[in-house]
Amino acid sequence: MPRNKRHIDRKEKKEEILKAAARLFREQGFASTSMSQLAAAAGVAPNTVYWYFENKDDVLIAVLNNALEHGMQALSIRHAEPLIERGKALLGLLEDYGSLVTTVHALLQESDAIREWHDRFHQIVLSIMTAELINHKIPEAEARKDAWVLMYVIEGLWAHPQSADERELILSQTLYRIGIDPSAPAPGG
Amino acid sequence: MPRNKRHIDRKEKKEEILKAAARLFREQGFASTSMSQLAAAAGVAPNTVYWYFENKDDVLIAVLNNALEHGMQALSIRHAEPLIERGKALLGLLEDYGSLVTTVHALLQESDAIREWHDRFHQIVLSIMTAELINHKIPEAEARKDAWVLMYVIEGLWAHPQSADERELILSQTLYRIGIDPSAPAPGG
DNA sequence: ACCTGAACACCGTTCAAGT
DNA sequence: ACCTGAACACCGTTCAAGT
Repeated sequence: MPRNKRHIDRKEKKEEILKAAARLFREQGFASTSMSQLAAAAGVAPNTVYWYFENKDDVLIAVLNNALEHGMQALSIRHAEPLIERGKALLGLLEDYGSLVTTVHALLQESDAIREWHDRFHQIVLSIMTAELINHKIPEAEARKDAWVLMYVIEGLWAHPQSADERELILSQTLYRIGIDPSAPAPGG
Repeated sequence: MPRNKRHIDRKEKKEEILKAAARLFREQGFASTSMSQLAAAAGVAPNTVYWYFENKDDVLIAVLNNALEHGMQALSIRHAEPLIERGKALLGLLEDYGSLVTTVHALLQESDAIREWHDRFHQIVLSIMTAELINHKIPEAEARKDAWVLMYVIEGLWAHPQSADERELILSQTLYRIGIDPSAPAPGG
């Protein structure tokens, strides 16, 4: 009897491929992971992946969506902690997916699907950060602009390998310049 | 008589390939430009490029070095203008090479040569910005940290297509938060 | 519906051969 | 020293064929 017919349903099999993809993309990078390698890791023939995903970019987007969901959940649990702690935690989470930021940016010009995901991601992050800053008593008009600054700094820290000490220094300097005491507990919580 | 023997010396020919590469990389991106296409644009056989450059990454590094030199020169001419104007001018220059930032970041893990270039680039930009901030009366210890913030914001603005208005808004907000009046003329000059 | 082997058109790079 | 045609080992993707 064939291995994967009816034994595993579509959703489960897709999840399996996705799990292998997440691991390989993180370990070796997106470009260095071939569809053949991904298929082998998931235990299928190279072209079978195309039955579950449109193309390689589509696999990436699915991996990114999983990571985003996981990250937002992990962050919401820490809602009562000081902003600097939450920022450090966020960077810790992102670290695992460090290479994927630049992968997304690199594909931005070539893939409409990637660009859509990227724009949506920015919108989400910006609105979360704006709300966070307003919660810390920054006027809304300022908070909107500061959120961009904060997002770009986090993206920079994300994309560049740096020691944890350096990262904390730059992150807390940014918060300090915006006018937030990094170690103060979250207000209004 | 063969076309390119002794008619053009090594340096000139290399420059020709480099010029074609700069144009193609900017217009279509690094990944989408094949060595064959580059060779065709320079009027040689695909493998001839390898006589002038070690590999494709090596071509990129040469293009980047040219751009860096050109950019630093253009910026030094404007040394007397207000910081916001110089920042906008810098972003204008970078715009032409927008896709190459992310290309560099994407190649960071895979290529030692690219990583070396990238680290050197950051050192240069950081020291220029630190000096600039010190010149604007920011204490040195603060200036070092602020330079990172400023660099990451500029990199973010560089990598993400945005309207000129939005860019100016975010850039001047950053300078404002650091404690600099963006429109004040350069002091001490 | 699910999966595959074989092929397609590409890619960056190498190598032996020419001048 | 300079340049090339032909080949190498890859790549993402497609297609006809199997169950």
